[in-house]
Amino acid sequence: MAIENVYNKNSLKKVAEKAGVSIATVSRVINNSPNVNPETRIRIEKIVKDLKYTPNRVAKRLRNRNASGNLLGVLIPDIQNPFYIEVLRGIEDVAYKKKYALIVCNFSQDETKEKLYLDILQSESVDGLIAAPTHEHDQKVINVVKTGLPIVCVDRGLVDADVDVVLVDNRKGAFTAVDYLAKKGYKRIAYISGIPNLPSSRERELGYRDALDANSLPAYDELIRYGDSRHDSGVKLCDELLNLSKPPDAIFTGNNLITLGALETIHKKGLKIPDDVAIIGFDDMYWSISLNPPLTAVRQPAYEIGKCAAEQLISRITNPDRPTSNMILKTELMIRNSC
Amino acid sequence: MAIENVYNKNSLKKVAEKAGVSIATVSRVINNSPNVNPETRIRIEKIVKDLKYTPNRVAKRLRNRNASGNLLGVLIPDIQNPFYIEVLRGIEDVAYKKKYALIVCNFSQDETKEKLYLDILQSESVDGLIAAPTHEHDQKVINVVKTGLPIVCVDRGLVDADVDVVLVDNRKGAFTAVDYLAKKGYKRIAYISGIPNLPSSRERELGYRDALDANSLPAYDELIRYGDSRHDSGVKLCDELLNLSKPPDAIFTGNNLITLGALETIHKKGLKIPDDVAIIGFDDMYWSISLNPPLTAVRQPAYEIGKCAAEQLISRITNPDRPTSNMILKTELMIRNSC
DNA sequence: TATTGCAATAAAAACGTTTACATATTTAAA
DNA sequence: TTTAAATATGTAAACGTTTTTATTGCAATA
Repeated sequence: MAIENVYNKNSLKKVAEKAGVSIATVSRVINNSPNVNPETRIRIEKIVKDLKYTPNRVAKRLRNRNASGNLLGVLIPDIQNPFYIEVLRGIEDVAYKKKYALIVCNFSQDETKEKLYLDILQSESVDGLIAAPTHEHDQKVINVVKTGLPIVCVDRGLVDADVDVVLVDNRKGAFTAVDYLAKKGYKRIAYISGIPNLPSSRERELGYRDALDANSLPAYDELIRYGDSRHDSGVKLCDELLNLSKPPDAIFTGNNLITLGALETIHKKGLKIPDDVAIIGFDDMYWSISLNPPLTAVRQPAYEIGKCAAEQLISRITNPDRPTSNMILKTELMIRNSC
Repeated sequence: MAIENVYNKNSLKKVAEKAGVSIATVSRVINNSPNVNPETRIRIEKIVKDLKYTPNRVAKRLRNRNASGNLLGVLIPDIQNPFYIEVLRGIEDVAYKKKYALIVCNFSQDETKEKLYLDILQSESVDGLIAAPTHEHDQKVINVVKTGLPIVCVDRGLVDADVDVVLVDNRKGAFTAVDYLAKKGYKRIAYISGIPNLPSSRERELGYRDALDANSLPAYDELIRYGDSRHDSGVKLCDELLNLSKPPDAIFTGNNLITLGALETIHKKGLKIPDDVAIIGFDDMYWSISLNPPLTAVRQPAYEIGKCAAEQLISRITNPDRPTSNMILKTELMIRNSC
């Protein structure tokens, strides 16, 4: 038989009663407001401690509609992608330091879900939002921006909205990778793209083409394949590529999930990396080095992206009139043994 | 100059005014309560739609302290561990279907952080909580259980609290793996354990010893190493093992992060899997097959764990007096080429 | 002494809901 | 026709805060 140990509901009222004082005074003590008698303050502080009183965050948010609820929303396109996990870690670390909690919503690239979560987040009166929109014209996110809610976009910008953005120099990152491949002597370099209407995918393709150009290599249409940024399309597209009558001698994969998929195919075919086919991936993973052979990859500073985004967001929350900023972080080529 | 497009704050009141009706009636329409005139209902529904009214979840939660806030808390020990990501996906999928939002808190094995997040979660009046306690005597979680908040524990139980639990048959899973190794003829089988005071780590060790026994293999102390369940300790402990004067011919790794770490070491040493050393991991990953060689591993049904946990939780929320249950899910040996 | 100003506190309103209770209207039963 | 019950709606309280406004007591000034 369960002891019906009903809620631990202590409130300003409880504390106030015990202290023989009004709730307003207790509230002032809690919030370190001025104009409260030092003795009263000490007395109340003791009672607060004894009662283990903690303010109710829900009431707080209801009262202060758009501030100091200490709650941030995070809207992520794909939680299975280690990149976003790293971003999330970055966000979380700074949020924790600044006493913010996070509502994390993963919409799995599903726009209906994205919409629902955006509604929920607003309805929860979050103080601000970090989001990776589905694409640069994501009207759903734009609408929220218009609402005045502080927002920072990561990984993908927004084209018709004035909003803080933190991303990476995708074009240059891709260039570096493909240029490295070309300089190593690979001639038929393929590109497996993620969702093509993602700005990042397009930028990476541009970088890929730049590098081909710079090395006087032709760009064969058949060597460029467009997928959906997920593992399965890496498997499938890589398979198509390797079944070509003239297959590529190197593959540049558009993100980490695609890389993993491509690796699956390559191993399944019993091909040797890098002798039969070389591979270089966009997105590094902390265990890229555990792969065999260790993977050469373009490292996005995912953790830093999250960290910067959270800092930007909190700064905007406390100072809403600051002009918006674009942060473009640098990538780094992690040279290992897959090419 | 920003258009100060202040909040999209529509409320019952707004709708009520427009409809020339009291907020109570609107509320009844929103909640499909009976006893409202069909015509009124239709009229109000139209206005709700026009105004794009959505109920304020915060006010709702404040009002209904312990029910129908449609918010669940999730407390995760390590968001870098793909296992928990899969669990989270399972949770999220059912939460989404039942219109629950999630506050996800990752405490990175840090008990201070765990405490803070537990406080926050309670303060946010979540309807229920899914948690993986730091260990089976986790007093912080036990205290919350005592509070009456619906809780489901995943991956790890709680010893002095009557609480729903969803976990996996760790002992049997480990047995299967090590038994497979033994039957394949490996004689010196090592075990790299995660945090030793985690029930799951201990259970897995038990299974490991069972299998050694069952195959009349001696258990060498030097072949059992205890770490902290993370990548780095996999790297280090595997290195120690391989530097032994009589190194193991096979390694059973206690979780996926450790596996990845061990692989790093093995590759760094230029050892060939499985000829020089075989490896079998606890925890499968969707890209285990992308490894070279594809990894043989004990698959925990992580997604299902999350799914079950969320279902259990929601069932408990709607029916708090149901007796608690222990769900023990089966593992599966995914045989590939690493041993 | 009367007036002002300040410090400390209390009172009350507001945030957006749900719901118990009250009221008014309609319908059914006697 | 009267009464009772059912239906439809309104009123107001409550959830736990923060904050504006009001009140009190007291010291300082004129």
